[in-house]
Amino acid sequence: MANLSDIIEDFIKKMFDEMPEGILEIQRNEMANRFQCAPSQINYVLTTRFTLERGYFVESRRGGGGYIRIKKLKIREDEFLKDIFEAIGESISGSEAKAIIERLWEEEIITEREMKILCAVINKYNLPLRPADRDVVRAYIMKAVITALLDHEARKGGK
Amino acid sequence: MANLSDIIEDFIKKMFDEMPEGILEIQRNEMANRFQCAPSQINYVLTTRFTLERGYFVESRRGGGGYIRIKKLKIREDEFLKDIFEAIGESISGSEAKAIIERLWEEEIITEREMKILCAVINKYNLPLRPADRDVVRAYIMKAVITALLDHEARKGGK
DNA sequence: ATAGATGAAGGTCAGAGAAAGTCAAAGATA
DNA sequence: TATCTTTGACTTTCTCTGACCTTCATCTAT
Repeated sequence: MANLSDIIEDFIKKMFDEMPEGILEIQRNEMANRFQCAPSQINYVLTTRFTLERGYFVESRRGGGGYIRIKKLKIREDEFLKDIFEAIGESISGSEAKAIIERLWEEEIITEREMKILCAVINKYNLPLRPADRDVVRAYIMKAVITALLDHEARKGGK
Repeated sequence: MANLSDIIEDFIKKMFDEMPEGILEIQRNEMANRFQCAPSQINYVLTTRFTLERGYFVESRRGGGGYIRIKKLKIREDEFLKDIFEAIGESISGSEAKAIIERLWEEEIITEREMKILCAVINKYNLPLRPADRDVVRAYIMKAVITALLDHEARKGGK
């Protein structure tokens, strides 16, 4: 974990542990100062790691007394799976797919074991195809997984 | 013997002696530099020597702070794994794969839900490729699944 | 009171830099 | 000859920064 962005990401996520409300406020400059980086790197971390797809909502205010507020979103399982299905599209990269799988685990929709299995399946080294084909196949696989999860849930819920 | 790829292979394998967790991170350029070879030769070594069949799992990340992570699987001498790998081979049809997955469920190695997810993943409608490629990709997927599964259990139980 | 000035936030974006990945072709070797 | 190794030119992905822009609260002079 050599890069700063990962460290800042972890730091922010740890802050959430002390915020049972799931709402956090930070100051951009204070953050940049703490990590000795350019203020814009904080935006970079936010836009790459605290996105809607990853379950966060960010808002902010400029000027004196400004802030950046990060909210951890609460989900409804069925809607959530449908949204993910829509978001996958025709083609998906390994890192995007991994983020989705990790999110499914964080939301306790899949077990740790299922997460590991799925990460292995979508891994580049385990899909011996040309990059473009690989991303397409990966999208199909992900959608198949989501569909199976939805189906499994429906059968369980509806008797 | 004594070609560079073999030497790099040995070197990496020795590095595992100091990693009791069986997880190693290397830098591609640093490696290439150490052995005075083209960086892409490191990929060659990884894809020919550190395969699932040989008991390794590889993942990586690009960009600043990038890395290549090699996991030495905990279950390399497992007879059961060897049998299944042999059954899968280089290429496997949908129905053969399905039979193996159902067998795993009957043996209570995987849950019902995992069975459903996996059957969806290996289904031909979810692998949009020419039949020959599809069977090869399916074989990789099956091996990745079995490997991830057994490794997860081995790490959980054995340590 | 109020327009304008000031300073204190945060936002944007393009570009440089840092890795790793791909693939075809050339070179060895058995 | 067939397979395995090695290379290098090109690509893609991810990180980090700095210059410049926008927004907001408050202070100041009228």
